[in-house]
Amino acid sequence: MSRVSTEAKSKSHSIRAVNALRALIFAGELPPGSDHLESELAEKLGMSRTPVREATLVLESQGLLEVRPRKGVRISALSADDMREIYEVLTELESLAASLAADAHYSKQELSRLKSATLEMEASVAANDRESWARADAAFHDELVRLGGNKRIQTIVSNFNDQVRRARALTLHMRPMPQKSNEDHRALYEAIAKGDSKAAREIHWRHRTEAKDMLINLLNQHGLRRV
Amino acid sequence: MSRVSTEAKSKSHSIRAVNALRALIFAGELPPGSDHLESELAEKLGMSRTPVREATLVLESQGLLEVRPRKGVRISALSADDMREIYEVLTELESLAASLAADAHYSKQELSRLKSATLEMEASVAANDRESWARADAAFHDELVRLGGNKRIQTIVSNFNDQVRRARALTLHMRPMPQKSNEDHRALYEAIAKGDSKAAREIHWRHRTEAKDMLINLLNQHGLRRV
DNA sequence: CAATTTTTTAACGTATACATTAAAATATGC
DNA sequence: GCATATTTTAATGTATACGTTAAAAAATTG
Repeated sequence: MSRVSTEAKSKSHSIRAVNALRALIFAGELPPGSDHLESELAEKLGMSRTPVREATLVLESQGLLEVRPRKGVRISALSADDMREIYEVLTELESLAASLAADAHYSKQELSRLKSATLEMEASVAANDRESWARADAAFHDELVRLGGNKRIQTIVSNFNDQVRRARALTLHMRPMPQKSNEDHRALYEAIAKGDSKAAREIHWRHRTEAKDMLINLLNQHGLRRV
Repeated sequence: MSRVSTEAKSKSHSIRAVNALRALIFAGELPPGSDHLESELAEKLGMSRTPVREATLVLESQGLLEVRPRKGVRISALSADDMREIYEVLTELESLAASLAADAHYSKQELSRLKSATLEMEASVAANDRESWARADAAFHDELVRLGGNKRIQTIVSNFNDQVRRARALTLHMRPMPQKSNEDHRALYEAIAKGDSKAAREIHWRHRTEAKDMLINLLNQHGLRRV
């Protein structure tokens, strides 16, 4: 029997509820700021309230929604200020990860995924393909954090990336092609390969800070108060 | 009717379960590494499994325990490496908070709690009272993070402080009286009062890094593999 | 007797019934 | 008509029954 690609099998309803709700949130079917009763969600997911309640607790801890007794769960909507807070943390922790990665003195071999992500980004820019660039950019950042070797950082960064996912998607097509960004990635790669942790940290810190400023400006310019 | 100090009233069982389990963990009644069935915990807390299950999900997301189906929940036990990871994040985020606090240019008035915490710490050291010093130290760090003004940092730092609580308590009486530490706090206060964010960041970074090294060394010296 | 299979057990996962309670709707008093 | 008190409603919070399934125990087999 062949395994279906949608991975929907065998896991508990509770886990499926977490995945399904995440997917619905990311797809915008549960829009930021909207309220939903447990019973509605349970019906939508074809299960009882029990696993849905458990899922909402998990998602609340990840900042994707807020459980508001008797008012339903509210899908998180981030203000520009929330965005600033999240990016401050992302900037700081990813920069630390970059510094740790440099200190680890990885071999070229071990840095190959980081390298290939930079190449993909450059190809995407050349091809004027934003979606493909965004995927490679995400891969680069994930790999960077992984190379940092700190599981706690990985968890926090992953959660916060989820929270700003929609904002990134919204602004992807408003921004200029990420020319400068690619130069940063290349420089960061070099710093890590050389084991220069101070440079790695600084390059990434500046990189993320600029990304934060651009994102917030774009959201403001386009009147997106909460996303 | 007078409100009893134990705050046990009126909240939901689920919330009480979270608080009660946290208290039991901090008190060492649910020791690190120990396993507990949902049904045991439910009986101990005088409620059904339902709110206990919800509580364990919350506490799992805060890193205080791990839900292991059919093997009970396991109370988290941190290795030296876990400790390093947590302290790396704490160091980084508290240093950022210190820097943000300095940039906020608070008035002496607004910094009064920070100041009074430093005075308490100095008095405690003079009186050779470690417990009192630890309380003031915690108050100082809490206030520092609060002054940073980033709610996400506050949440993360609070969770991680909970996770290393036991380790701190264990080592409190193994360490020398925190003479140097107090000098750091005073210097940090001055940097924040002056609005010198770079200095604030560096002072705190070094302070926390030293604290981390001391903690890990103490745990190793005393053969505490997991706490 | 060791390895494997089968059976049993017990802990969890889920649905559901019901209790609780905040919010909404209605009634009451002025 | 407005403010307050009461009733009603409905969503959540909790207990519980039961199905599911991993792990343990027992039986079987070579």
